[in-house]
Amino acid sequence: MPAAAAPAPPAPAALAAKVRTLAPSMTRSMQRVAEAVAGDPAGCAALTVTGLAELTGTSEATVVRTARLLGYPGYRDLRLALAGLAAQQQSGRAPAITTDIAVDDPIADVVAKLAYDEQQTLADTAAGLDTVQLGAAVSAAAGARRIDVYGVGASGLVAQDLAQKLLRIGLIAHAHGDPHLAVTNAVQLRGGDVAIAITHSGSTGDVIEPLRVAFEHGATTVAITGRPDGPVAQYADHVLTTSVARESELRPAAMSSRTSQLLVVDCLFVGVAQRTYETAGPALAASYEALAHRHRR
Amino acid sequence: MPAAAAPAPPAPAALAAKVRTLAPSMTRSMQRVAEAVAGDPAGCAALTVTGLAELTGTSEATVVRTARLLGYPGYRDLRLALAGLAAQQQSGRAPAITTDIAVDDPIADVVAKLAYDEQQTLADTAAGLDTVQLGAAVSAAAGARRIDVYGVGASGLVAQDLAQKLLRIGLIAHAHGDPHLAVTNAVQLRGGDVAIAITHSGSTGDVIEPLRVAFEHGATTVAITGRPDGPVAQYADHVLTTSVARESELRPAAMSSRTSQLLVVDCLFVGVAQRTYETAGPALAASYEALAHRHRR
DNA sequence: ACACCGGGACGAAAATATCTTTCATATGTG
DNA sequence: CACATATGAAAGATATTTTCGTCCCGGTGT
Repeated sequence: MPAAAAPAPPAPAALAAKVRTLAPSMTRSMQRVAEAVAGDPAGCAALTVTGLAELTGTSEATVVRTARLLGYPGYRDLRLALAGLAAQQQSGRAPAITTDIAVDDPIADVVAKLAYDEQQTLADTAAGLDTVQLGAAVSAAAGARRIDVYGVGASGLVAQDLAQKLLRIGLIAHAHGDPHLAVTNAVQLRGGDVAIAITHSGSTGDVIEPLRVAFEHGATTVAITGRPDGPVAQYADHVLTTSVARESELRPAAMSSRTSQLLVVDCLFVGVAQRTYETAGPALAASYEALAHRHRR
Repeated sequence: MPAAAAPAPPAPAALAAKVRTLAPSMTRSMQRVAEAVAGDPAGCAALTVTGLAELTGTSEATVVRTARLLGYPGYRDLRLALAGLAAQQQSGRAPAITTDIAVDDPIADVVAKLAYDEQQTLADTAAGLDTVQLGAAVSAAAGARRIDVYGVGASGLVAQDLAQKLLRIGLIAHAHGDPHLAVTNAVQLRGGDVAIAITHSGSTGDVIEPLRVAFEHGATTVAITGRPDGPVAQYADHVLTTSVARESELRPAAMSSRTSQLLVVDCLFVGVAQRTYETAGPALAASYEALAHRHRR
């Protein structure tokens, strides 16, 4: 703090009020300027001294005098404050993104709404995730001899994503999309192995079946599902709950459930990476290195 | 609207993201400037060109160049934007910096940080997405005879996700992971067809090659990438930019880029669904119906 | 009622600060 | 070693601040 001469810090936002307070002590032309500034901060922020002087039918000198009266060292600083104020106003008005996506929504609205929705989904998922269960799943996976991941349809991609990442840090992980192959492989599992089933509905037979087999062969089983009370939970040692967002015609459930599932999967992955940091760190670096060579400069 | 000449509206708030996106295409000194700006918007807003140049140990010219690259007409406007951003940060809406994920973070922290990060990524992506380009891509896809999607690695899953969804609304879409098959198929494309390449780095040869072939055969080409200036853009009629999050050892780039890519892909999908609502609506309902039968009660 | 005077509001233009452009030099790369 | 690119010094263009003289207003003396 340089201390000393600063009598008052330049006003943060209450500009309109300041204008009213000071108006009586202003001359006619200064009032015109102050009025313009208070009336349209955003607009004025876009103007130079000369511009604002012309707009208000006054001179540059008057504009500067007004800025001084309002507590700023000069017009430049008033303008900066104005820009800040404008930005705040802008962000203040939250667009009506609570409504569903309509067929005739302009593309910009679609983007805003989807982004908002997915953010919401993430928040819900994080809030609803049982960290104890997650921790247990992480421990199991970190020490597993082998990890199988089951998922079909949209969840199949999430399963692949998880397996891909686990592989990257040196674990033996496989994603099984084909139900037959999944069961065939599940038979191989035994204690110390981990099986993870991903299903939004919690009742996808193609995924439940391999999980059941794994469960019965003594593997530690994990279910990532939106229905923690669904059939899949029966064979799961640990259940990780994904959030269930409202769906609509233009926004299939698969969309937000995928977002939710991916967050859970990421958490699982990072947790495992932490526990196996000794090997995971170098492995990640190595795979990064290997990929770099596939890119042109 | 002054029509043609405005390629991108000056960024409103997602400046940190923009810096990260553009950083690779910056020179060393420009990066220093960009870093300073992203690191302390409020502080930089208080500086003149000369001041910022001195602070970063560069010249005025470099500062101006950086401002231009970030999408502003000059330093003055960047400074104004900075002031706005600073004000927003001050008043709650503070997308301030999170700490990185540490090896010894408790699992609950991991969840919170990951969720926050992905939310941030979504916000950045939405803010940085060029709706004009998106609209053009949507139009092309909605009227396409056939749509090919290319992606390998983590982006491959996103490609599959997109293809899966487009198929669901009755479009002819294929995701190609195998580079050879992708090229083989790209040869079949012609005017009226659409090819979409998904690559975070913008320089994945396996993905660029098929896009080039598609481009040369007259298909409308779209690139979804974090490097809008990368090699992939060369053969893309429309470039959709995904956000680039800072990465770290425990949070590989693949993670947040995937979040970003999926949002873009979702927007693309919903846009297409809107335009083809007549057929998309019933198709979605039908596929939903069909799936329900695979679930046990 | 009218001429005159002091005081402050006001703007034109000079002075200064700030921003932008140009151009020559430095730097790194094949 | 040639080439392309990055970079900063300084010239050039704008924007802001200051200076300074004019003008208007109300009061005052004749």
